[in-house]
Amino acid sequence: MKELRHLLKTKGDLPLSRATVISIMYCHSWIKDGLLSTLKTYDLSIEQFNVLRILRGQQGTAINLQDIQDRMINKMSNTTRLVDKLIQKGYVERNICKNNRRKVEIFITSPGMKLLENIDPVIDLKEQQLTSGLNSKELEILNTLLLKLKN
Amino acid sequence: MKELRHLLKTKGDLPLSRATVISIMYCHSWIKDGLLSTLKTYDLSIEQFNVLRILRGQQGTAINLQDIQDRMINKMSNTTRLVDKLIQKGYVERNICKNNRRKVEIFITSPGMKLLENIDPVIDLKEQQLTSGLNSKELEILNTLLLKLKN
DNA sequence: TAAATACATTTGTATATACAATTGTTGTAG
DNA sequence: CTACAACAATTGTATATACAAATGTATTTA
Repeated sequence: MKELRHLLKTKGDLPLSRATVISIMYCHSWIKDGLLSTLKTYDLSIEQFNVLRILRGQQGTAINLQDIQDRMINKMSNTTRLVDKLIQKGYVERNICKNNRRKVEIFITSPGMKLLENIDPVIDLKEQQLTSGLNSKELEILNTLLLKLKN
Repeated sequence: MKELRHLLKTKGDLPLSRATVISIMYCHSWIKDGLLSTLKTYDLSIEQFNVLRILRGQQGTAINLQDIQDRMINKMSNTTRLVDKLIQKGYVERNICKNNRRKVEIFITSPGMKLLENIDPVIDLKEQQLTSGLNSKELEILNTLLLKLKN
């Protein structure tokens, strides 16, 4: 808590709930910047990268926009345009769904797969660096607490 | 970890480093949305709210743009325009610094102070709700681990 | 089966953010 | 004291995000 007050340059006391909220914000900002600096090499935003990984997780089967949105970390409001960007770059394709012409089928292309294969080890390393301040036991606890907080 | 895999709808195993990164992302997204839904009532973004609190922390003395930026949680790239918005709304004022005409002095107005006084209890309550999934001891540990992670 | 409703995505518009280039000011080396 | 570098903020441009309205399709119901 002293560290956090120092970070915020404040003297007043912080309620534990506020301190926690702020700590999560700081931590997220730091991690986001780290990941982004890596992804920038590949001209991808974090959201674009996440969508590519969701599509890869489909193992070839197509997925529609809503299902993508449901699985995204940030429930952002314009997945159409995010997918547009990935199409422009040639990493995904989009077809109108035959069974239900309101829906679209989206799937990752082989250039998209190849890109992910290139990025995978780099991001793995980055994630390890970003979490190297804690040992395995501590990371387990952190994970558990974060998941418990939200549920 | 099982919960996280379920959340991500993935079967493959997650390295602990990646799981932690993703947990922080999820948690942040959830907290951000919660705070934003409260602040929307007052037509403020989270960043605008944070800047107002930074200015209040100055206790009347002015502060320049760079110092604001240093204290912000997200190191965003356009504090000028963020402050412009707050000026438009009448919550802050900006003067050119006498000693160094390159700098600007920014301070909170009394309508700005009044707004914060109104928001304070509402945000306090919201933060307590958002962290109610963990008890005090757990929150302490979570805080400690988050701070340690980044340093 | 025609009209109304719900659904899935797209488009329009406003605001927010990222980054580079520019403006105006100050400090400093020759 | 002039030229040059460093500094602090602003502006321009591109992209990202949020939200509402619109489009086109499918389903329900009267």
